[in-house]
Amino acid sequence: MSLLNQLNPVQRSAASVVEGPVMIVAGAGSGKTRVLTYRIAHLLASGISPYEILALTFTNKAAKEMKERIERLIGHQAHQVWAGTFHSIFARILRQECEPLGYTRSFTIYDTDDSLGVIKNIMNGMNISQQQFNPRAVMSRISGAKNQMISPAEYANVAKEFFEAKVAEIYPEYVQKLHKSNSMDFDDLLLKPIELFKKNERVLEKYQYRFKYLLVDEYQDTNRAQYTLINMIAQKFRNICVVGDDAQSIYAFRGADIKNILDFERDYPAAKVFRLEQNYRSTKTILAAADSVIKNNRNQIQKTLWTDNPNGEKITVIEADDDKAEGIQIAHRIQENITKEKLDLKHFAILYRTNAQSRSIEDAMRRAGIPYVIIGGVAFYQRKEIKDVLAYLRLIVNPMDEESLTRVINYPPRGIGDTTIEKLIEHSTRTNASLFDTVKSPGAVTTLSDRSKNSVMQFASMITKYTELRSQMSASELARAVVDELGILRLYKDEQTPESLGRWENVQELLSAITEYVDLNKEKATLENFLEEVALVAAIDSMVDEKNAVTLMTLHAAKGLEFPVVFVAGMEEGLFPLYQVTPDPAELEEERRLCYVGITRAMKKLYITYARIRYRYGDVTYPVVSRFIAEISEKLIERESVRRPAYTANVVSSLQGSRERYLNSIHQKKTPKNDAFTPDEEVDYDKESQDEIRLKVGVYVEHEVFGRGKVTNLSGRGESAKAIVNFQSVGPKNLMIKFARLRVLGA
DNA sequence: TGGGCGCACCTTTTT
DNA sequence: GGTGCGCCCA
Repeated sequence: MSLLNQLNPVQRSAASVVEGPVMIVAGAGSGKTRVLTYRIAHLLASGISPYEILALTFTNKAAKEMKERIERLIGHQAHQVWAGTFHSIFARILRQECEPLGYTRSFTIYDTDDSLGVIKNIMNGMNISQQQFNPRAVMSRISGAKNQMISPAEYANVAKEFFEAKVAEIYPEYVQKLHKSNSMDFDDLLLKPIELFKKNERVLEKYQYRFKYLLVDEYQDTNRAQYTLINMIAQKFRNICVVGDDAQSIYAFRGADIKNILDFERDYPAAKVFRLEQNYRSTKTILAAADSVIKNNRNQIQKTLWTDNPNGEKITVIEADDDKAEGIQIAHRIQENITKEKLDLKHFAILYRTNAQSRSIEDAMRRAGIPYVIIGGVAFYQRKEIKDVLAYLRLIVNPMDEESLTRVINYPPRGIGDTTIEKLIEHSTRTNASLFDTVKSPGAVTTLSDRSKNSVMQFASMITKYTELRSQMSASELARAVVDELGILRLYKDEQTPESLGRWENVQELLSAITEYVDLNKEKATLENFLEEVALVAAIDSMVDEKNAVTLMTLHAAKGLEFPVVFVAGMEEGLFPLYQVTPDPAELEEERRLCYVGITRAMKKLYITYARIRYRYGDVTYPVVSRFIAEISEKLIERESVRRPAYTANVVSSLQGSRERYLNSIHQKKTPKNDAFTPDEEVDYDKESQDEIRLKVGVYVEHEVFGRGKVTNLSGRGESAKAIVNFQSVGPKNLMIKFARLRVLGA
């Protein structure tokens, strides 16, 4: 029991209840991970086999850290505990159990890009305009339906609007296509186990007995499917421990349902509930700021976080001229802190709402010579050249993978053009064969020229060759052989442009990554396992703690982390909180929770920055300060304004100030962000054509394809003037006024 | 069939 | 400001 002595009384009780349902409501910085690790260690110490414990975390990084900490407490048994993300754990289970569902064990995992490709293909095949129906929007609707476990048939029944009706046509095709490709998307990794458990009681029982003790981290971010899955497994023994904080629920956009945590006591009436309210991380000032922001949310569990930590410094709010100056200010403060406070680079984090914001900050860091690491952004495994090579490897493992097949059948170019591919697809659909089978024997496709048939055949035999070689070669040897045979590296080297050389490097890096994987995992290092791991890595998983550098990442990625000094950048209306026109109340509450997460990452010192001018999509915008800053009590803040003298001339009214600057910048375009700028708009447009004069925010217009809609935003001038119109049929669209031929209907 | 060029859309956040 | 897609020409 000495194990639990290092916990406070509430933590200790939460960690020591072995049997029955437990909910731990853990405020930010209250030692949640600590309780989870001690709890598992305690289970093991009580004689429970590590094989009976399943811990579900939100990232692989969290799982890995947890295992390491358990190991330190209790030794090597820790490695036998199953700990991982929902997706990786259930992918692993599916590899064993998927055959009754009509998949082979070498099924491919499709990432978002792959799914989008499938949807685009389907839409093309069905002659659905991608202009009119954004494939991304279609994908997100389908994923949303899947997250809520709505089948294609059910979706068709509830689909009401025009757009939903189209999605209802695409959805079943999409499901079929993935199945035919022996592939699963991220949502399937959760849905298929549910399907399996429903279909086969014995399999469910097997896992209920296998995992007698369940632990779920970040419970507030589970979606309907995850919720169902957990509860199916927990049903038998009801030894389920969930940990979460409703105030930190930030994934509603991908189907997370805050109700899952709010309703836990209803689901498990016998549940013991523990509240961890002592914060060990932050100063009183930081905690008070976080609290003053979050209390503006109506929907939340009442709780009071407190701390014994000192008051600490005030929060510094910095106003910068523009995004560039914002970056420079941050760099400057980091240097200042390092010399004055004797801090290391790794003690700093810069958090922002969107990945696009990283560029101006990166520039400033580079200029100031501050080493930094950036988490996320365009991930390595999403890059085109990497996806190309991976597509070959996936195809070798799973020849039914149509998305990979069509991706590489003519890459590098080998004389198989769109027409040929179309003929092959047409033939495979008609004969009900897999596309790869058709590719293997193109002789049957009578419309093909002999030359095309030849190229197709050669391609097929190359893939088959490697499929057979797979048993004799390691994953790394195979990957190397494929890349060599394709001449991909030479292709990039010959091109001699900076981009192609970058790609050359990336492919080399991929090959080393596979080699490293093989060395590390020995005989378990199959190509399948490598591909699965690659498909399920989160950006944050690649974060290395040892590296001494400033960390740049999105607020989402920062969840669960802490840093002595934190910068939250881009605190502007429309950016953070992020929204297009006006935020809906539920979205605004989620943004606010995200802000809460950001603030509570800071241990000692928090900086909040915003810019008066921000460049977005190459347009100039004049944002208004974020409401979140106003929500922090003024007594916790010290404000600093760092502006160039030229810009401080007129500060009587921000409206006038920005107008003056606007007029001074001759050919700059301008994007009005809110009503405060309406007076400018009419001046901006008065030299334009008839329609543009009458085109104002709030006016109704008609478009020949999209129908009726309301103008929600205007930007740019003259030739490049744009309007965002919220159409009744298809939602918001950004249109070039010059081409859109909008008919103004009136207010 | 393939490469080059210009245009549209884009940016939320992620497994 | 970047990228991906579609169109046009060799």
